[in-house]
Amino acid sequence: MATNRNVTINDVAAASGVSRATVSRALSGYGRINQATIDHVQKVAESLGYKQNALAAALRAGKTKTIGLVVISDFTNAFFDRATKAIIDQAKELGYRVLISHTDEDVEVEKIAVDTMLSNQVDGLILVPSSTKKHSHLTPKKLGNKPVVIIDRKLDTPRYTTITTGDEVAAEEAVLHAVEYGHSALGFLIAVPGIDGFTKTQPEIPITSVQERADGFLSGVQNCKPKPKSVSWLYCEGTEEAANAAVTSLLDSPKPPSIIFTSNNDMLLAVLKVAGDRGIKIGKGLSVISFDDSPWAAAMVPGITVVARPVEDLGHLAVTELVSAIEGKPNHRQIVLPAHLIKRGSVAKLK
Amino acid sequence: MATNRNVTINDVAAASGVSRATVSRALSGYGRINQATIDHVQKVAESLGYKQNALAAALRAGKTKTIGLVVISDFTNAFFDRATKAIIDQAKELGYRVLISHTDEDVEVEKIAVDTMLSNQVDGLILVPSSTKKHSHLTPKKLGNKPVVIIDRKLDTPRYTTITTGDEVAAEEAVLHAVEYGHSALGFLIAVPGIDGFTKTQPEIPITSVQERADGFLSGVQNCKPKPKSVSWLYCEGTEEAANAAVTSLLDSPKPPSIIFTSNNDMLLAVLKVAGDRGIKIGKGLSVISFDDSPWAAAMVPGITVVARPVEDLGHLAVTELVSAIEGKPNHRQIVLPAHLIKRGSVAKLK
DNA sequence: ATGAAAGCGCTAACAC
DNA sequence: GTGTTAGCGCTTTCAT
Repeated sequence: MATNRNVTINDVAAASGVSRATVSRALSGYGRINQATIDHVQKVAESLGYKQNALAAALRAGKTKTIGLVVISDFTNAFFDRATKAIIDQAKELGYRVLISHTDEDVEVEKIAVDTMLSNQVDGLILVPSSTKKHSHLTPKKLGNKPVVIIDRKLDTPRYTTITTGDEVAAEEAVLHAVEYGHSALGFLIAVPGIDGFTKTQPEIPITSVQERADGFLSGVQNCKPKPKSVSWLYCEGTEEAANAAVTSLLDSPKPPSIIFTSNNDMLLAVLKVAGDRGIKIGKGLSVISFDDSPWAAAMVPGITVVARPVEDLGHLAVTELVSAIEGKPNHRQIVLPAHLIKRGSVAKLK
Repeated sequence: MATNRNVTINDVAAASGVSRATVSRALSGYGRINQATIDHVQKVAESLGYKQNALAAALRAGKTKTIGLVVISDFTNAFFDRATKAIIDQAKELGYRVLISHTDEDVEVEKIAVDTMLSNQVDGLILVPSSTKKHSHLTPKKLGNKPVVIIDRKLDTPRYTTITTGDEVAAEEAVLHAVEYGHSALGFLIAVPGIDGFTKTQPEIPITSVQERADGFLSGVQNCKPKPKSVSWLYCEGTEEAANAAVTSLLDSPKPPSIIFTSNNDMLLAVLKVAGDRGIKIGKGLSVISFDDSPWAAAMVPGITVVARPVEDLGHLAVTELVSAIEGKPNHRQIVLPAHLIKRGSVAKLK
């Protein structure tokens, strides 16, 4: 494999009979320069197959036109896939590239990921921090004083622009909707990273959005008109195995719920799976409402009633805010985008 | 925002009383150097909050430990999300970062994406080319003679290591399975990028994997035991709108199919949606087999019978092959990984 | 309008 | 074992 050295600006300069400085000016289009020179240099550059070395340019210029995205989870997650796409698209729109890294909700991995981003001289960062409290590695100083936007969840010290969704209100709305439909045996399946298996008592929840969902469910229970006869809470590890076991336990309890609220799609899938295996029909024998919409939740029969979050808006806004900060208008805003209930067929009308 | 200049190797050198070269050696761990010096320099570097500038290091060293991934479609696609995850994970395993770009099946976008990768000095490329034939921008020369691995589909000139899946065989297997179950009115819904709406006559298919699926379906039709009574082919644009219209047209035809084979998940979703709206039950009134497995296809009731491709293996292997080439063992292999049918409940047993 | 020269932060010969 | 030195490819004053 003949790895012939790349064509550099020197080669172009030599071939077109001007200096490197002139080539740079011609190709980057700045400073005073003769149009004829521009044309000539461009032609030569093209014929030589010259391609700018972005590394060298960035090193010299002190900016990379790149933003770092550090998120929990990966592309198989219904929040992350759409958010990432929105972020990439909007970044491209504004002339930026995106470096992506996922942390699997692990603070140590997050630390390394952020360091890698910084080492690669990103101009700013969009973070989905893995923990509300453990963020000593996310101080402005440790982040090189670079502009930062936090999305999906909050840090307990609101230092950066933060964009979240109104999950608490939406969760409450979901409960009220179910109760209105006559449900009075309510089950809640809440995914909490960092725990083992599942538990009935609420563990420490390191993520504000999850906590908000739990809180919203709770206020729904407290504020609904006919008080529900039974309410079961289950906090569950994010694995398929634990989720299936949790659903099984819910269904096998003395007073099984007529509806299960799930805090994310993985939990929803577990409900679908276990119910399916038992021949229980969703929207009939068992109802379900989940967080986060997806094409399949909409296409299924019955369609799954979900709390839809404005993921694209969120991603779009995150980039816009970040780039605005990078380009000189720093602002520490706390933005909450509304989430809303999409009623489809997964909630049985009991009365 | 005080963008204090970053701590550089010079600062560390000054603070620890040694030369820049020694700092570099101490921190990168190469050459001959005293262990005590290493310890000292490391301590100083840490206390100063020194972080290597990856740009400068890469510029100097001539390699970035980065591979570029240019794919069609985005993260909302069931193939791409898993493939990307597998690629990132394996790359990390081997000490590489991944630059990601998606092209929406557009050759022009692909061209720019590849150029950006090259400009950023990736050490190698993994490509899902948008067209079998239009790839004059993918010659070794245009790719800077860098190692390249093609995945998911082939170029008509096999110049690079290529990893695909045995879609033709699997597609045929799917048809034989359906016929064995007594289906004799077969519908085929094949997503083809670049066409407008949908059409009955086979258009030019710019993607080998799609062509293979179509071919496999066809050989299934030709080789099955009781010949099917009716067979309808529909080639469809990849939009939700066109897909829904195509399914509707299939269902409204004089001899509607008892089973529809879909070439990807978007088409499957359309079948689910339209059938659902009409109250037709999957696995009863209408059967379906799709390409590409997903968590939701497995969790649904009935579960969707799918052709599962070894996406993780494919991603894993792609990185392994690429890194091996980057590190000096170039090889132009044509690898085909087996795809296989997962039988679930979406195919009615008619006899 | 163009060229000369300095230097972004780093590594790797080459000396000692 | 450590320092000196020369760049990697590029941009950007400062001259002319």
